[in-house]
Amino acid sequence: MEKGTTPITRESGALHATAFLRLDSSGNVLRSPCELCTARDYSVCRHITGKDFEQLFPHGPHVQIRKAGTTIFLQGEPFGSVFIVQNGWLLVHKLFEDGRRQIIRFVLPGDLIGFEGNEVEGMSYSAEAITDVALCGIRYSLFFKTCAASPQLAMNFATTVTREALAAWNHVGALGQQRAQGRVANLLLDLHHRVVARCGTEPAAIQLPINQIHIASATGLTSVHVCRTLKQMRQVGLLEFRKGQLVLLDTERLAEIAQLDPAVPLDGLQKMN
Amino acid sequence: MEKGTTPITRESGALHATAFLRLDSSGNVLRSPCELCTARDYSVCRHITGKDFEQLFPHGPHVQIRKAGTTIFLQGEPFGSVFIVQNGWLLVHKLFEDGRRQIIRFVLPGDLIGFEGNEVEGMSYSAEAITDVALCGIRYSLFFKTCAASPQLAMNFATTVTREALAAWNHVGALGQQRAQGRVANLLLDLHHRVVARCGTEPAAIQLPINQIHIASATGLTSVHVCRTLKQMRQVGLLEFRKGQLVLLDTERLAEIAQLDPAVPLDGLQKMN
DNA sequence: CGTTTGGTTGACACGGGTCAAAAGGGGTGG
DNA sequence: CCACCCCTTTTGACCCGTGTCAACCAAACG
Repeated sequence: MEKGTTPITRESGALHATAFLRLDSSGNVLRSPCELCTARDYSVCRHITGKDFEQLFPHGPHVQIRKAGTTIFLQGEPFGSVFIVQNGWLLVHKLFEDGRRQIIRFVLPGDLIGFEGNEVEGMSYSAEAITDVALCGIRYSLFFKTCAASPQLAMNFATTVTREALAAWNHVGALGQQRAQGRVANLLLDLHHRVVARCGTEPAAIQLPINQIHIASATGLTSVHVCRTLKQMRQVGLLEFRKGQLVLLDTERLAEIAQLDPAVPLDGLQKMN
Repeated sequence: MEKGTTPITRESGALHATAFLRLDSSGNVLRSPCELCTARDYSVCRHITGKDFEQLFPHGPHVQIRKAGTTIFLQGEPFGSVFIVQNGWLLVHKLFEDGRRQIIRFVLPGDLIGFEGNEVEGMSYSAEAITDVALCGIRYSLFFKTCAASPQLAMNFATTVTREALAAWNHVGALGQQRAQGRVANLLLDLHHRVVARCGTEPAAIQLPINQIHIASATGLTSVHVCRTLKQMRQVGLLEFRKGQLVLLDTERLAEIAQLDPAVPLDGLQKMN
């Protein structure tokens, strides 16, 4: 996480800010620093707000630290706690019989995790810490009770989940209709946006704690093919990605490949293997 | 929609009932007929409950009818109304530049539709009526206000959205890790469950108002290949699907193919082209 | 140092896409 | 009743993107 020095006004920040814009009585956007992550403006954060946070933990937050690689919950387990991530990255994935896995989403500081299931069937997915993480947990029963007593918290929860659903639907679109470059572009752009929204500046390079294997299981490709795809994208000057360091070189074109239709050859981009 | 005559106790019903189970003061499950669809027991329905419904429409529901094929909203449009589907099927899809589309989800009676976007960016997806539909709409602003005043409604909304997110993540898993048979099995089993949950009995054949082209754009395959895949599945006795009439012949094996790992050859199922 | 883990590359196989054509309805108008 | 059209399903031939397998390399690590 990097510290911000200027207020966030770029669209990359606004992308995720939308759902948390708060208006004061005269209709102006309320801005205040976030208590949960380092963002200067909590409207850019992707999480239940600091106020909700106080409500959930009236006697102060109960933070727990987990080492990188730790399993937070396993699919099939009983429905337990909801966590707010204070620090570090996690991933949620679905495990298959033969050991393959589909990464469902990456979870960044400020995000909520642990609602991936229900009381009857238990957790539908597993979660794992990618880096060391600091989690702020609350029993689901208490969380639910607190929500039921506070429409504001309940609506913030609903908004958070809606945002996750939108992200998931986007993911469905990418996996269903796009080829390797499009899927990778989608993922990296999304992560880039989410990371940049947390720093005040737009750094040339950002650090992602993931490797090609992560990219592979998130995009439904093999790591071998992710390697080839990244090579292509590097060669045509789209981006750099080495040791988790990501540099977007041609954001325009990347956005085209990600949002529009990458299956139609974009004049000479393809075929450079 | 068919009328139920017996209380729903099968697991196929229970699958979707989980989130709406209500307990009375002594912890027993509350059961009552649903005012929205024909289910005998509203705990099996996938929608905001009848009580919420009254809250949303204190002067009676404002039902509107739309013809099959009608667009309900288009991606990019301003964020408008939330609808509860009373009758008929809809689909939500993402449109791509070249006319291809990814079906994000099918929407059945009792489901909520219209929250696929936010106030700032507008709708992220388009929705279209597959059959003639009856929709019960409410302006998003009013819906939001009502939710903010009622934690119960807000939580039911959150629960509804959570269920959609879980379905979406499942969809991601299928598109990312499964081959044609697995994707088709996933889709058809899901639709079968949802339809059967609405009738009291388990009919041998159910009617789906979709064709192979729908299946194709929901699974990320071409309609040509869906045809081939259905042929394979028919030939090995997994299911029948003709003119929208679906018969599951080997639910066990279908569930294996759908839930477990269909990329690993299941002794002799594959290769029958 | 050897060991492990992740990245890179090449050869080859195969699932599914693409293109094209034909076969079946179902509807409509003559 | 037939002719015609439109739309969906079906089938075949062929191609290409991606998976698979295997080898090798570089960096990190004990």
